[in-house]
Amino acid sequence: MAEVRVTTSLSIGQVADRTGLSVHALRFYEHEGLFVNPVRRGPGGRRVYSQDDVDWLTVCIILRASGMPLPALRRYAGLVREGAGNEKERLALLRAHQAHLTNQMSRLTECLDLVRFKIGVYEDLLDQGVASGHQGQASSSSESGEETS
Amino acid sequence: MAEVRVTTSLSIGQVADRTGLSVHALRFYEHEGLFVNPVRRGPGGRRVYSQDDVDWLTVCIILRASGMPLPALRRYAGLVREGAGNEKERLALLRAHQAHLTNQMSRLTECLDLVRFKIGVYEDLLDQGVASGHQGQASSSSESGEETS
DNA sequence: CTAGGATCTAGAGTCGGCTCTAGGTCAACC
DNA sequence: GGTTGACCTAGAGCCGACTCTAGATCCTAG
Repeated sequence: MAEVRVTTSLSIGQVADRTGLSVHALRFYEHEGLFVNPVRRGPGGRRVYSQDDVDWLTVCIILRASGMPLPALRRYAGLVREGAGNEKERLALLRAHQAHLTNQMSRLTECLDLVRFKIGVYEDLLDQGVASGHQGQASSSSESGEETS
Repeated sequence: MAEVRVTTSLSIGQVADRTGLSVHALRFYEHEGLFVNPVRRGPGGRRVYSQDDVDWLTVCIILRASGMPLPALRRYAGLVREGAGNEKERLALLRAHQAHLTNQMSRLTECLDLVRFKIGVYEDLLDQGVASGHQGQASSSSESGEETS
């Protein structure tokens, strides 16, 4: 009823379970310098993680999922590790990534437009074909073209 | 004044120029069966492309840019090559890709939220720091956490 | 006491998607 | 007639991000 676990210590397996990363990936990330704090070791040289590590990892996972390459993640981790004083650099890094993301989004939107358009074309074509009862051999046009955009 | 070039023939270099793909990539794509029509050959065994090929390639580029893997692109090309009669399969393939795209978009939106949030945090922090004139050593909190989401 | 399971290290292997190299052909220009 | 320069083929190499293997260590349970 008094002190609740102050520093939860987790094994690599537990961290793997709750982050979804493999134990291999966790060791790999450590090797690549992606952690803010140098992972502690317990008896027998085993890795001991804290909840903070898990939190940081979830940030990493999100950034990775949005296409941030490991080198950038490493730089970011490095800046955080250094401590206060480099906020401008962190901000720059994040802004660069934001720009990257908005680019990616607009490209995806473009692609989605194309896909939707083509889906529409095929839906119409199938509706017609079903209605008239015979194959629409006449429709040799269209493919490979952007048609009337 | 009469016949305007009916079938523009392009060399691999020209196609590379106007698609942005490298000549290597073009040969590679051909090897991988990504073309709808088997690329014709001119004198000396040189590849001859048509405008249709270029149009198809631009579609390919868009689909690739949205993360469609080569095998899927190959299947799509195969369906188109087969000609009319498999519209349902094409539609299914496109719908699958559409789903993939919308997923990707929502993941990116999530990431963008995180990044924007962190950018906000650092902007505030810098504003403060600049205002008070000394380093905010007190802010050891926050990093690696999602904070108040 | 031994068997199983989780962990350790170092390094090799995989996969996707190109990119590059080597060695050769061909046409055109000077 | 020699030198570019664009093209050809087959296959090797590369990069990113893991994943997997081998062989060792350690803890716990039966």
